[in-house]
Amino acid sequence: MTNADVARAFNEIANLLEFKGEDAFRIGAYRRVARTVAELQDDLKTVTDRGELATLPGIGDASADRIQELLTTGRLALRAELAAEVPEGLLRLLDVPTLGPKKIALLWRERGIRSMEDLKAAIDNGTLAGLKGFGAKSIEHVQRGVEFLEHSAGLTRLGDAWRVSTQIREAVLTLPGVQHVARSGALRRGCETVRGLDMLCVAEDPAPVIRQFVKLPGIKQVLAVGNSWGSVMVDVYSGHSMQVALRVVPEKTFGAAWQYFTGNGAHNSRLRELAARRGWTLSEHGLISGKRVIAARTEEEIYSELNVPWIPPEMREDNGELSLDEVPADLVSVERMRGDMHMHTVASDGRNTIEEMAVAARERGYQYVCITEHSQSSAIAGGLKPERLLQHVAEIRAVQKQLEGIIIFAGTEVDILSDASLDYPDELLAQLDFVVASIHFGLGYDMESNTRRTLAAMHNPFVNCIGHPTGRLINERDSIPLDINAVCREAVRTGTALEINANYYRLDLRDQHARVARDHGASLIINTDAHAVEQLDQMHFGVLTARRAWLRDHDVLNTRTAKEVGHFVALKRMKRPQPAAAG
DNA sequence: GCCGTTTTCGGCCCGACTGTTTTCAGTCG
Repeated sequence: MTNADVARAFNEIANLLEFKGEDAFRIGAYRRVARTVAELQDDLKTVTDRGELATLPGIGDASADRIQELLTTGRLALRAELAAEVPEGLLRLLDVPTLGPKKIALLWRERGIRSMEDLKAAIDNGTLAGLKGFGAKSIEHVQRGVEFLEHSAGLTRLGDAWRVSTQIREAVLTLPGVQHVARSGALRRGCETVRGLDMLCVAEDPAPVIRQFVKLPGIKQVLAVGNSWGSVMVDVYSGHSMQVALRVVPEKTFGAAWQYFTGNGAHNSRLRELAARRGWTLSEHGLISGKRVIAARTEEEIYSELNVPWIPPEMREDNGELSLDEVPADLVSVERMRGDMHMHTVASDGRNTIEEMAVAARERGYQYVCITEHSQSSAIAGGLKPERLLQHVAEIRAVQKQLEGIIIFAGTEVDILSDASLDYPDELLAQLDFVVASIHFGLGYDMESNTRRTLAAMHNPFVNCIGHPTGRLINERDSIPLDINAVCREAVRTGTALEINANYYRLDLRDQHARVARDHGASLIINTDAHAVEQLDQMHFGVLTARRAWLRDHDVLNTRTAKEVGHFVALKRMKRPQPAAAG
């Protein structure tokens, strides 16, 4: 029973209580417990044994008892009671955008809907009509939401899959005879979601490795076992599992197997065409001429024998990569990132202080960071009123005085409001070093309106970056409609960077859009939007996305020095861009 | 359900958007 499991149980109780229409503050108290437990650094068992549970914020005697009960018995009486009263299938409906606890409770009470299947049937039969609060538009939104959920089912976000692959890799490495373990498939290519994990390992005797692999802890179900491969289901998080395949290959054909299982399929087909032209075959066993193995040990040898450059996995999508004379040596990489220009601290909704974020960034080898709290309209995220922002800037300057080896820019993530204005006046923005402007409200507007709001923000001389431009949350919420070409053109014209938000729920701009931006000549910037120090490591996912867009160092603003970033800001303020003339 | 140097009872976090119930409830961040 991990901290995350306990947090999940309390969140589920909160949700079930919501369906019952319980007191909102009692429900809030359960959520508070869940949050405290989820953010707890120490193991809950340790804290419990020390008798310190009830000292944690938001955890009183009642919750401490419940946590004890959960840790010792693995069950909660309250959870079971609620499950008897409220259909658990309703929990899934909370994932449907526009459906919250009140509306779901209504669906249950008035129409007997107890599950996603019931809901779909009700939509199809038209039995939702006439229900209070469900007009034609609302029903349409629910229908779209259900379709969206079905479309995203089965796909696992890159960051979640990466975490699982790391656990599998470490576990497989401990098995006797295993020399090394590698990720392949869509995960290695850095795709934003993956259907399953393809892992490869090197061992001379495969059978015992597979026998032990399928018995590793955390494996939910064994799907298939062969002589040199096994396939299992693993829990990614509660309610979502993923298929993991492990193949064992000998060292001497590892490169061929790695290439083959990395894909994608279209890229491999092209490569096999090149082999066929020479009268050779290419498979997971190697590049082969008759009975002679031409290359198999490394990927580099295989590409080289086919007279094409070795292609980085992120570029293997059959987008013309095999026609390149050479792959750019300065394809963007984590090592080349010099700063991170979008992050939050405890001043708004982050978990760490200015100093903690800056020190963590310094430890990651960065030269600079920018602290960008939410603006005043994002009240729930602790957005700062103007006077508080000025005070915060002073705090940043004070921390800077105490800290060497890292430059701390003072910025903001200012909201782009529904009327396309910004959430702070220009006089205030002018006092900052760097400004990220983002849309958080009014995500339902049409393309014309979204584009107009984004362009208006770029026309402000103090806005240096558009944060997560399409607002999507992978597997949870679609992108807003946005005229990406118009946005890119204006980004170039105004000298505004477009963000690749590296948070693996966002990856926004996505790879294709980032490539469009690059083709327009726009500056991209890869930021983590970190709300805690460990989230700074998500830079990796943003860089994978950038590499999928073929971005090179000079396309990415934060591969440059702090001084050059300062120039980028100064240049826009000097030019004071105006909206382009109509027509 | 939690919490307290105003309180052991009576407060708890805010603001905007959307659709529709036409004066506001439900959802979202």
